[in-house]
Amino acid sequence: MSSVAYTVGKLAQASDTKAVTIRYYEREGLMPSPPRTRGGYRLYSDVHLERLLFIRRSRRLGFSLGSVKKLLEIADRKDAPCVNVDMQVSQHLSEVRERLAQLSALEAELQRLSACCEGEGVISNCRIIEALSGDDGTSDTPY
Amino acid sequence: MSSVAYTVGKLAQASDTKAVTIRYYEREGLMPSPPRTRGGYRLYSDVHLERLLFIRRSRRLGFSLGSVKKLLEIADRKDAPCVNVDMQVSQHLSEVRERLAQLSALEAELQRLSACCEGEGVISNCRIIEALSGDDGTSDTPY
DNA sequence: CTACACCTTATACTGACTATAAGGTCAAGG
DNA sequence: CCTTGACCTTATAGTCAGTATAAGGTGTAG
Repeated sequence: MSSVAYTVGKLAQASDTKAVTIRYYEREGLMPSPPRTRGGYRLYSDVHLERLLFIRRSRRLGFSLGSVKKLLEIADRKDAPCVNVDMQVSQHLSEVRERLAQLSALEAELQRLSACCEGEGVISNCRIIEALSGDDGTSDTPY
Repeated sequence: MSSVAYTVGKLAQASDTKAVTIRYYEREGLMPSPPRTRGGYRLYSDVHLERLLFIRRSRRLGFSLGSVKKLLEIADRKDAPCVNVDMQVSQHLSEVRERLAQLSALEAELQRLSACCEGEGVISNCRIIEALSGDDGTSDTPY
């Protein structure tokens, strides 16, 4: 069941991660140092794969490596209260929502900017350049 | 209105930018090297302020420094066709929209994650940790 | 036994700054 | 004129999450 051995490349393949990234996670203390062959090749097991998948999933959800580290530490202490995890996730969620709002405002402004130029003139008449030069975006009087 | 001289600190204040950032822009070729006092202090004019505000505003709209550089080069050549600017902006807009969609999906997943834990149990029963460990739910060992 | 894919480490680079250190300059007050 | 202190100068290193490169060692198939 859990006796499969992976080299770093195989683990990379199995987890859709690059080998250099796995070694980077080891340096950063997110992955444990695995046993080695006589020649020094890393040998990973399914346990390592599980942990790596945990890291990658958390990263895809936008958690920083620091947060992932905390999450892993909490996950490793099975008797720790669950509320710590919930707090991490909730905080991250509110950060994501804030970023979402900012990005949404940005999109509106870019669209406004994009719509104001027909692309037919030259720079000296370009409303986009005008807007970037001085319009703070809250006014409808250009320049 | 014209011929006002700023030290880097004054320019920083007038543009809501840090002085180190202004010097960084100079090193990166976005701001021109201004004249200096006998002692070596940079002396900026309103022309510099204009350019800096252009940069800052573009950055606020999410353009990379590389894009800002291109935008500045185009803006400096007043007879260049306007369509170049429009392309830059449109491309950036579609990138922003893509990021917006990703972030939105992320928010949904985080909310789902957050909602599944009441924060009352311990890690060994935590559904968030379970979810991060693998959505197939067959493993109860996150490590 | 050799070819070749894979592995090892160390180092430097990315973007857009930020932080720190060690020292020089300028204007004001005494 | 001298000192104080706020400001300026440069150079260097750090941030985050990897990516790129170089120079060399290992494992295995034919």
